[in-house]
Amino acid sequence: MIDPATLPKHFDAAAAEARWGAEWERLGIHRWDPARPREETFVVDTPPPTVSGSLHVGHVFSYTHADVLARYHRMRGRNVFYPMGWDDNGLPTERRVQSHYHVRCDRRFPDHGDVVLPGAAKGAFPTMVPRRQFIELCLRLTREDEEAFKSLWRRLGLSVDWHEEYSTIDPRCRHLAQLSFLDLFAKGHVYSVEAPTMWDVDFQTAVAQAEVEDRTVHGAFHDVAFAVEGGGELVIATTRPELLPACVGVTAHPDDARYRHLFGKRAVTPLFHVPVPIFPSALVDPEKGTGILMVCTFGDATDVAWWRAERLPLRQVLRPDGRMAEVGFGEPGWESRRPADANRAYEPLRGQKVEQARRRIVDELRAAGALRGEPRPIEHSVKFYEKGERPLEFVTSRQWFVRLLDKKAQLLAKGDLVRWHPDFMRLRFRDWTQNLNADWCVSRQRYFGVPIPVWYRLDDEGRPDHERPIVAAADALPVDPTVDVPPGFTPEQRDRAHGFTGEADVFDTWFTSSLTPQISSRWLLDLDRHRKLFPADIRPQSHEIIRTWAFYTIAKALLHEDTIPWRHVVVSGWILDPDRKKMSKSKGNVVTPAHLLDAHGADGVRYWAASARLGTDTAFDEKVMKVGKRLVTKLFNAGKFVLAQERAPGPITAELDRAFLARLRALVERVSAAFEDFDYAHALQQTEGFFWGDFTDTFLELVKVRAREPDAAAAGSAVGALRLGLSVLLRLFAPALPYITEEVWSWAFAAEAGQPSIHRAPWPGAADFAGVPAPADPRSFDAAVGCWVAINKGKSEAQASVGRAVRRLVVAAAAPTVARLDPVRADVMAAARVAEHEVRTRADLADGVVDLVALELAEA
RNA sequence: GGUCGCAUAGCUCAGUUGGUUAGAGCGCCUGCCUCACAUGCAGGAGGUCCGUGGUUCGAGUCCACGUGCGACCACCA
Repeated sequence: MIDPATLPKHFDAAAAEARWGAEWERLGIHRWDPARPREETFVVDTPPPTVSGSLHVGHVFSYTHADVLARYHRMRGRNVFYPMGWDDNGLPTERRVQSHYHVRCDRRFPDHGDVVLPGAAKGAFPTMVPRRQFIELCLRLTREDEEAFKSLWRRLGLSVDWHEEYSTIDPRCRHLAQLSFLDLFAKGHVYSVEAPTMWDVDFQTAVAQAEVEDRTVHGAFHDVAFAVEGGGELVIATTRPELLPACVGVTAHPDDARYRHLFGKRAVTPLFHVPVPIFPSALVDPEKGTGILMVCTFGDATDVAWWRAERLPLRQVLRPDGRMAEVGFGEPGWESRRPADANRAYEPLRGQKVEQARRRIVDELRAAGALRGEPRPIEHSVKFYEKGERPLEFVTSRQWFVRLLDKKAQLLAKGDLVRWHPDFMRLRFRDWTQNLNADWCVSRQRYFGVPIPVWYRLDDEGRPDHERPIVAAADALPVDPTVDVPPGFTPEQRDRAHGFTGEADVFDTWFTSSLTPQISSRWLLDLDRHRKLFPADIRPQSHEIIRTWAFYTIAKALLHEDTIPWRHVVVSGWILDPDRKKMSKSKGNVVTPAHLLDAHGADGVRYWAASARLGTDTAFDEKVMKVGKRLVTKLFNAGKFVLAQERAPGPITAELDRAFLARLRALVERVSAAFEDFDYAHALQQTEGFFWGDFTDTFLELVKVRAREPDAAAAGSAVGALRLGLSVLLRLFAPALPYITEEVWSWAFAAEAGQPSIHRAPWPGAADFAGVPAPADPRSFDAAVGCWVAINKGKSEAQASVGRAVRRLVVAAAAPTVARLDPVRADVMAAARVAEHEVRTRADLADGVVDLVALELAEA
């Protein structure tokens, strides 16, 4: 028994969060025990959040889902492995560093000496810093951000084992990512090739198919007339007239009668007077534009396909920075019928950005009479790098690829071995995998990333030999080829003829984060540990990165070990704002989590998150958090009431208590089943409904009086049932509401159970009910409640308080109901303060219905 | 163009394999300081379960078609 006077009047969520956070840490509640076997372990492949400034409420939402599941499995006795990683590696960090410190990095900039440290100079132009220093700044800023994230995670109550922390740029991740490359290289799964690749002109890097998104933009069809050799002309329609100098062919559908006679002839481009072949292609849609179009190097992916298939020449007019290149018509590769005219026409385009070049060439075409009609505005979708602001271009460059196109069948098979929650998310994976159209481009021309661990020999003219790269030795990792020297060479030979050069590119961030299960397990660095932690049990993540994170992780596990990376994927939905739009930083509709935690407590916020089913998008709604906060208060008060009962708990004997506990037992089974099925939302909803409807509002009220009765056996049964009910319900709530449940648990159950934390207490089950006899009829509980409700209704209609005493009461019910009511009647009458009562049997009433015949209230 | 999800009370959502009169919370209305809790308690009003057709003794639930919203994939000259 506890003395309620020693408890605070109200639950102080902030104080509890601080206190229990520290206590869990002290007790090591969340520690993974490496000594225990794999089958007792539950491994969470936690998403490493991108460390790019601030967390938003969407993070809180999905991370809570994983935490609720982790806490459930921990209470089930599993040895939970729940790490936390930070995804600092990559472009978001670079971009943030650029704006935060007002700096830029350029790979051509000499990599020695420090410049004046940023922050000092905030001029019109960013300070150029060497690569090494730029990386320093990235590390510095991400370290600060990670601390901020960490404190929020702790406050939210994520039961992360903070001894298992990593960041995707740290030495271990660099080491493992490079090991991954070595393994793929040895198995022939990676290759480098010089080819047209999707390219972001702002970040000046290659990007992978998975990072590309379509956006609808305004454009215009320009009808441009080409001469045909031997007489005549044709009119192509293009949205990219600025690529006319890069035109290398013209094509139409083979069955198109309008153009069939042209195949095999050559067209001559206007302005530049370049003869190009006219060829048929089934890829052309006769309905679109004029049904005949120009092929450029390169306007889009189809251009690349035509260029390859027709073995067309390469005329790359766009530089990697998105501006029009220096070109000289008449020179080799730039043949023209009239080079002088061509160069004159090109002059205004030289060095221009795409949009400007487009305006200028349209003017020129119009002046030359080659533009037919005016441009026709259209809306069309264009490929963008997901983090980029200008459309992607195809630029020819040397890149490293992981071979995936030839492994679709295996990827699909592995995806089907994984269980997806909800199951329909599997289709996202299948869709994506089936539609893959390029190998995975993993090299990025950036700085803050894991270096690609290769060097190239230089020939006598200083040209690199890309065909036979020198791959770092496994025992030398991690390496930075721009700093470290390959075996057999000296530092002086760097970038010298007959010497070597280091690969300057870094890996795509996904190359590293596709290894999160292996990063946690240490993989090749500790095979013993790897076997205990890999494959993981659950991969929580959101659905928009199924094609990236989930896909690449499955790909890596397939290529490295021919296995799956985890057994279950647990997919959270999105947080939508009240207008049903996805909340995201760029839309400016994000609510920061800190003030929500202040206002509703961590448990209140978690209640909201845990109320949403997996895979379902959820409206952001503070009202639900308020409901959660109210539930927390109710738990606090109910706990106080039950544990402050003065009478000693005894054996459960009373019919009402037995019937109540039978219901509770059924609840435990339903809730456990829901959790086993990853359905924490259903589990919480069931528990809450029972707690409020069957416990506080009914059972607790009905046994209040008996719990204080002189008869020790009757009181003991009531107190025993109340305490068992509270103990079980607290534990059912514990995964979702870790703070309030721990608080109430600590008042008495912690000492009794010999388990200081509810989060290590055994999950409720048969053992809890072992000493409880089954009720004579479980429906006696419903009969008692039916009678109780009928009396309350009578009092309410009489505008009397529920606590008002009753002089005389008559109720009626069908015979079976009367029989069930009999053993619990005394509890009801005592709780309702009925002095005299009569129960009549009436055949016309349906079984279960209790009819109020007469109610005489006592004087107020 | 292909696919997936969602559509139930004013709002947010439950409704398990088809089965009496469709539920909860919030909000609203009427009462009540009852010795755990007024951050509470009792009672109440409120629904054409998106539409049409079908299967069935019986459909919110299953099937078909359609509508609206959201997303994924493809196309994108």
